[in-house]
Amino acid sequence: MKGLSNFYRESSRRLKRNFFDRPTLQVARELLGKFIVRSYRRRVIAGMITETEAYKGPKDRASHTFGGRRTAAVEAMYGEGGVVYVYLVYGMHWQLNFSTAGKEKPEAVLIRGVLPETKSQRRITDGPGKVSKYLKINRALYGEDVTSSKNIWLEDRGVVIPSSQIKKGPRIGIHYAGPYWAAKPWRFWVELTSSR
DNA sequence: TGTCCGATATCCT
DNA sequence: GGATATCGGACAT
Repeated sequence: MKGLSNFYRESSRRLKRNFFDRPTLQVARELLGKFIVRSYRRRVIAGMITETEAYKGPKDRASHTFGGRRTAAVEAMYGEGGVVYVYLVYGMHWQLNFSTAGKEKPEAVLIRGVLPETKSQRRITDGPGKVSKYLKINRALYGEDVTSSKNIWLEDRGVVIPSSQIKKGPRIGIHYAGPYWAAKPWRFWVELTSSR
């Protein structure tokens, strides 16, 4: 029975559409401390989000939907809040994003860091490529809806990050977007006191 | 701390 | 056909 009660508790903590269908910067900020739960080959992998970045197309030159660009590859960004947007960079690194701000806005949040809950892997996966490696993220999850999926979802487990531990600054690796957009402080992260 | 570069899907020319 | 990418590991400095 313990297992069953756990199931219901987790279920009630799953983040819903109304969490994601809000302004992207707010979602990016509030995702810190939430848990990504991945069910993969009958195993559950989870981690607490420690770093995010906001991408606000079509205005944001760093966003894949800049200028209203709309191809099959970026279609997920035009989806409802909570739709998974993944893509491959540099030929080998999968990037995990969640669509935000509703269907009318092609915006998303990139997950750049998680803290694995597994003790043996208690280190920050400090980089979006590592996040995907840890959570087994790849093209198979494209378009998945985290508000209803059995493969991936998000949970609020009651972790509260003190605002004093939340930092923000420029996004990483978007020099191509030019100095104006590269300077936007749209990256958020949790400043952990131990082990950087 | 800095530089190098792998490996490939996608889009533009 | 060519350029580029929301990176990360390796190794030099």
